[in-house]
Amino acid sequence: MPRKIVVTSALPYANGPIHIGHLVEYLQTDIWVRFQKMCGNQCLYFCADDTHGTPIMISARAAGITPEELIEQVHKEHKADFDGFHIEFDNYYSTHTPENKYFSELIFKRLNQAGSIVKRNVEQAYCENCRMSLPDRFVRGTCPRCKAENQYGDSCEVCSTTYQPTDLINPYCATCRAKPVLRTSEHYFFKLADYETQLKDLIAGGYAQKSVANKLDEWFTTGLKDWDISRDGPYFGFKIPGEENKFFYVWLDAPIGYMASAKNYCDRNNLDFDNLWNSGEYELYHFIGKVIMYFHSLFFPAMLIGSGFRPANKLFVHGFLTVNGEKMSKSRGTFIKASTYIKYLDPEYLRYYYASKLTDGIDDIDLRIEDFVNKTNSNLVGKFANLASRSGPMLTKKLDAQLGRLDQAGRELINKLAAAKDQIIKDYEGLNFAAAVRTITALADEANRYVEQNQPWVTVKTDLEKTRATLTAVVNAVRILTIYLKPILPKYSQKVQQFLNVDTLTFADVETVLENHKINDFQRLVERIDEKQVNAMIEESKDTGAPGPPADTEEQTVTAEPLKPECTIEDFAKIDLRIAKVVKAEPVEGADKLLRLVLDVGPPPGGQKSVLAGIAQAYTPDELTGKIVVYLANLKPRQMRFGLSEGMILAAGTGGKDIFMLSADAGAKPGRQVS
RNA sequence: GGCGGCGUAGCUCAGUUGGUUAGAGCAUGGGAUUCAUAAGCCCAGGGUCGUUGGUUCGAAUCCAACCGCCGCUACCA
Repeated sequence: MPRKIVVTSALPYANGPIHIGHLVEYLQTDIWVRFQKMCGNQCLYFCADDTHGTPIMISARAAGITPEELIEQVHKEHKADFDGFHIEFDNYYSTHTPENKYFSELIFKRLNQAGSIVKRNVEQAYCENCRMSLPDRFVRGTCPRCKAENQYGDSCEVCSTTYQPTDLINPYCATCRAKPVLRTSEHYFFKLADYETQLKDLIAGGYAQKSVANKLDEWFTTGLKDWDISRDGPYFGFKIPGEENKFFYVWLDAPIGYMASAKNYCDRNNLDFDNLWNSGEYELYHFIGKVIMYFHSLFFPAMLIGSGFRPANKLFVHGFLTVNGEKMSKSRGTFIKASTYIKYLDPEYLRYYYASKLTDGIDDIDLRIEDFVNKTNSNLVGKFANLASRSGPMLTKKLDAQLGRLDQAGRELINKLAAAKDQIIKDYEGLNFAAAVRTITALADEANRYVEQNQPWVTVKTDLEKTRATLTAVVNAVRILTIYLKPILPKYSQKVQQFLNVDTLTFADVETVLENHKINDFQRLVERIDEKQVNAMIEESKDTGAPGPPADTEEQTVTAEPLKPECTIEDFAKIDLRIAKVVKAEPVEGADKLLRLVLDVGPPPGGQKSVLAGIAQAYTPDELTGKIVVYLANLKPRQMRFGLSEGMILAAGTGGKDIFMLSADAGAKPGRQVS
């Protein structure tokens, strides 16, 4: 009896492009969905854009378009990105839809009837200039504790204190820089604590991985607090019924978007939504990242329980993506958008690489560029594709493209590969893709050894039928390996299918063999990665400082510093900026932020200058050597604890790792004046 | 500050309920080959399993302390 399964991935926020960090989740989910389908199960995959909230409203304003126009545009972009990576949703919808409005209002109404909604006054920052309430992130000011300037309204990035926006010294609106005023407003709250028992039961029943359950325990211990689910207008979202200027907080309607997407699909495909969502006939799973655990393990299930809907069977929580061991970074070029990646590289490389690293845990996974290139070329090309390439052409050229029968040795090989099926299925089912890939790779090694031992390139000269038997085994090995890899590599598998001249490749097909069968001409399955492509991709991903879409929460929002008092051209002329070349860079003993740079500032009066620069956390000496920099030449030399510094080099950023040196385009010679 | 996680070969990671000489892939060195996408095969080097102490006949695996790295800290999305 095939299972019926409904799967969702978290809804991407409609305020920025899909990047390779997002893709961890969508690829993990897509691989799992494809796996289920290949097992003969019915599996529906729903997702949508998360379209509401203040940032969307502000982005739309900034772009001079309506929020509706903005989210429609982003929806197209997101969909194109997902298609590009072969992520196959059964429905990719939006939260700004009638279905979502309906469910949001319905759930709110039922929670209200159940007595789980209360009203309470809150004090909040309001910008009279922008005429809107300001979420914490949109109020900035000086940290009340460490006095660091330009900090967010909820916490200080320097001393990591948390506080209220009202605690900030000299608070200002992040959008217009006006000073916000305090306003009292009546908000709706969801009494989360009412559902503590049900939530504990749910989690005890295996609602999430064990490590997630541990984390949740922590929250239970702290106590569940009421959740503010309303926002004052102007706000892009759904109006709360019976209110003039109050809206549902975006996080209320976002997870309900799963239901909206499913409902929309059901209506178009003649399915009964209530049955699908509520009857228990379908298993229901949410794939999410660990950042949004709180919403998916507490708020959302509590809302569902309180309004008579069924929560999911289980959450699958995964970790973040790091690149080369660090957070994705625009300056390093590792903040790679899906659309940028696709311009340079085959999406199946990334599908394979992620699969080879994904487990059922919530640990972060690391994309190491060098490892990515090696692994792709060595495994995907060298082991899998090459196996087909060393059997197909010989068969078509020398043996009429005709498979024969397996001999004893071939039978043994195929049995061995087929025997791994159950374990591989188990690993896919349990989200241990890395284990599955390890197993499959070992089987490919086995098959390659088989070719080596049977030397078809030798026997082909003397014994065609023996050779045919050997290659029949190899082709069958290719077939089984491809079946195992198919959830990960859909396009690759299609090509193999074409080569094998077969209609389907499912797990059930592992039990059969292809004998006395005509195959098609072999076409190359996948190309090696050229490191140049990767470098070009990273180069394009480097932030050039060009205005882009506002950063989402994973990158710091860049806000402008207040302008200094006006100056004249004469004032500027006092400053002598020169092009300089870094001749030598070395760490300064005893200082952890300083590097000593020896600069070539061209012919006299330039010469060589020694500068102490506080950039050691952002640059290594090696990468600086030979670099062209902009140098403030007439700065009064300063005796510092670690030596004399003769001038300074120009850089942007807030300090620490966030420092970006200015450079000049090719052709600028040391000593040239900058004006 | 509080809480959580992690620390195993150059790199990325496996190591099930503690049990024989600690594994894989990639990278490196050597060899024999050439069907194949400079792929594949064979062999080798390389780890005091973060440190210290404890439990045990026996610990990478359990406990404690310490060091280092990372994350979370909910009305941010």
